[in-house]
Amino acid sequence: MATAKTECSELSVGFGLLGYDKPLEVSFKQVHPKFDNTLNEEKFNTFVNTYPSDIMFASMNNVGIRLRSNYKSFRNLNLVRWTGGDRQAATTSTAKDLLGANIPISVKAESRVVGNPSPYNLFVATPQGSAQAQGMTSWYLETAPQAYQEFYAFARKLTGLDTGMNTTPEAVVEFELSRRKKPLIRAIKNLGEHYPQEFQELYIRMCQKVSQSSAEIFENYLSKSLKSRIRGAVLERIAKMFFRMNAVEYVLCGIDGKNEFAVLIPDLTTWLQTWQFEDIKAIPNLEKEQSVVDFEILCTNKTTKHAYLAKFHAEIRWSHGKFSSVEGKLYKEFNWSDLPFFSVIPL
DNA sequence: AGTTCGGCACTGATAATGTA
DNA sequence: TACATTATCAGTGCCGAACT
Repeated sequence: MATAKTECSELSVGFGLLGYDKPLEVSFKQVHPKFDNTLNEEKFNTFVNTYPSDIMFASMNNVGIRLRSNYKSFRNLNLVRWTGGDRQAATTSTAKDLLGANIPISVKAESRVVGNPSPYNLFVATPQGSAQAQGMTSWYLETAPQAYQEFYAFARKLTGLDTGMNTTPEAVVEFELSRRKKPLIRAIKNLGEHYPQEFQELYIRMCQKVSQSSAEIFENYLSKSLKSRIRGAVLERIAKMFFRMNAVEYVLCGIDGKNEFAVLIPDLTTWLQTWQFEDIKAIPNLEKEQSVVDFEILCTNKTTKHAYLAKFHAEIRWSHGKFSSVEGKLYKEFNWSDLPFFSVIPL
């Protein structure tokens, strides 16, 4: 279950796919069987209440309507399964929010985020094609132990957690191993946005170190992998991670860069038959106020030699406030419909 | 209106704590 | 001690808020 907005976006497309261009005029009784029992009355009511709150949902509905008339498999569709309501398994990540005519459909509303992997999975597991890992030590500790220690020490003093009852360990290593991180996280949050300058400076210094180190780690593993027998596996992982491709083809639609869009994303095998990676670069970006690594992926079509440079960037940051767990958010810097290997479904 | 830094909801695992 | 319950945390899904 996601937010009401996300669910409403998905359902708006779903109603459109079923041919309803005025979702609010449809009763639950009518629509319930058409969603194959995947939409309960409570969710239906939430949808009805949320739909009028933003004209974006009407756009989403239109995407569904247009898909129905312009994509042959969806013509005359009278059954759509809504799968966005329940959580996907972590490993078999066939991205899908809806399922129509056995084709998974993923809905996106104005989001540049491609994925939200842990830094370890982005910078270590992906360029090695290895399995997703869990329970790794903090990426800040991994890539910038000294700078992290300095930042931590300052934060500890700043919040008064260096003395007294709630004192946190002196070494970040210990702090990271402990199960008592909340007091510091909360204390930092309570400071509001008004940190002393030195706090910000120490943070930036650490971030720059992390960016550099992360980019290096990625490049090192990648160049090693590309020369080895696991080359194929690694390229598949990269295609999966960066282009959201999967074992089966699916429809990605929604709103991207202010425009309604729908594309058909090929399955990995097909893609690898026609396209190849020419060059993959990870470049630390030191101009930002948080850790950022830019990615540039050059792909070429094997037969036409058509080349496309896809740009991304990853933001390494704490996902629940400073000193919480770390994420490596991956952003695209293009629109999905710009990619020459995603076939655009005309809307 | 685009960019920049950031947040929340949820899951599944495991530690911490409560209770018989 | 042995088991049940709760709290915390990492990881990943979804964008948001606020500044330029």
